[in-house]
Amino acid sequence: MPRPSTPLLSPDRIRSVALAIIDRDGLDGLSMRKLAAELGVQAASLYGHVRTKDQLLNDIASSILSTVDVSGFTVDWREGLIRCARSYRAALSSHPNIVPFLAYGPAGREESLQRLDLLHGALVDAGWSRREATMIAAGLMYIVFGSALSSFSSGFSSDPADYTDRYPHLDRAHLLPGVARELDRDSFELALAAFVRGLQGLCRGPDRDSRA
Amino acid sequence: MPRPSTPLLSPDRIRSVALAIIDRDGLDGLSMRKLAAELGVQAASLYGHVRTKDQLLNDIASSILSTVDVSGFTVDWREGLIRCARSYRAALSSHPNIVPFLAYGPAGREESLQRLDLLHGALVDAGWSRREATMIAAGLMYIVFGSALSSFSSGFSSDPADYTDRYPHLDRAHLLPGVARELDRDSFELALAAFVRGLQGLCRGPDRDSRA
DNA sequence: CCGACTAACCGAACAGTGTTAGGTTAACTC
DNA sequence: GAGTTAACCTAACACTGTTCGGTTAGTCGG
Repeated sequence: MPRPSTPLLSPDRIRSVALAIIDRDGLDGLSMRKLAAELGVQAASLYGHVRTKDQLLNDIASSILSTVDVSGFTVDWREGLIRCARSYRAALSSHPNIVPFLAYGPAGREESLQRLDLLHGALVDAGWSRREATMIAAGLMYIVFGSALSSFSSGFSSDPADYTDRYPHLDRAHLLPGVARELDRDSFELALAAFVRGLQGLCRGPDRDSRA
Repeated sequence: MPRPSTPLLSPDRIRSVALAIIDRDGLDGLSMRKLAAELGVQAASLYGHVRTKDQLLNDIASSILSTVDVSGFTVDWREGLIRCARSYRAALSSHPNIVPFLAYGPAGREESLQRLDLLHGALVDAGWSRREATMIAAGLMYIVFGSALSSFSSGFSSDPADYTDRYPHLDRAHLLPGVARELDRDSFELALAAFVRGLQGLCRGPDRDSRA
């Protein structure tokens, strides 16, 4: 089957099918051969459209993170932080299986840096010092990424009965998939609210002019 | 070389050399063949002492996390949270290359659950509701794990000059290894302090009887 | 219309991975 | 001293990401 009339492959199609496989079978469930098979093609053909598997994963990650919205700073920095974090979390939790890949180090993830830069600039504009802004942005990322990977729903929700007797304080109910998802969201919201709330008064902060 | 007079291998020795390789060459730098070679042995011989590579990594992770101290709750829950988080972070940042493995889901990491159970119990004893205690413990883990992997020092510290012009708000200094480490620690401390500080007043909390 | 060229795919291979089966021999037990 | 076990080995299996050299469909220049 040499050069079909209409091309079977395109970077977009490859990315989209790859992401579907990751969502379905997990990060380790994606192999170039399986991806090729699912595209009706041999593995070698992929390399005409994709430089390497790692690059493919990076592109997928970037496209997921590109849905993150950092434009909530028009109101005030608190709202901005909260909206940004929620948007980040929404992006990550829509494709949780790719999160472990992100853990391998963004190195030069272009989009992430740009967003971080924007976030940082907004905080500085709000009156925080450059160093404070950096640390606050980092702290926000801690909560976002931490909640994306050490979540209850994906963490340990196989057989609740196993845990009940060995860990008396942990509630069995936490491990039911439905409750776990809700608990994840509430834990995230709690951590986020506590973090933002705890910020003021810790450093000198910007509140002398931008807000009472 | 069949059955040497004194055994070359033991689970402990395997774990320790494996961890050394991970620390030196990264998580992907560890292969069973390389590990065996470094132990003066063939790869197959490892499987007499270790069930599988994944199990080996789990054991290593557990042994690292076993140094975490959750016994700071005798003073009060705030101190307890802070000490626990610091201890956790210290454990993780002493072997940062294994953190991505942890991201693949603890599933049944025994030790983690036990520690979580203890933490949870301490919070309940301090007066928080069970659900609140769960969410607070989760939030603490967010900050700990988030700081362990989305750190500045491991994140993007290759060539500062690349970033400076493209991201005007980000300071070049952040990317120098020495500064990055310090910045990581300060960011963690800030996030932790803000989180703990922000907790009181958010939920009803335990402060009516245990503290003013 | 026809030749040159390129783009898209394929088959086969390479070096590497985790893991297992079956063999060899030293050390321990009775 | 025989039998058993424990510790290692060699060889292989099924996989992985990736590359090389082919084969052909489409496209462009003359």
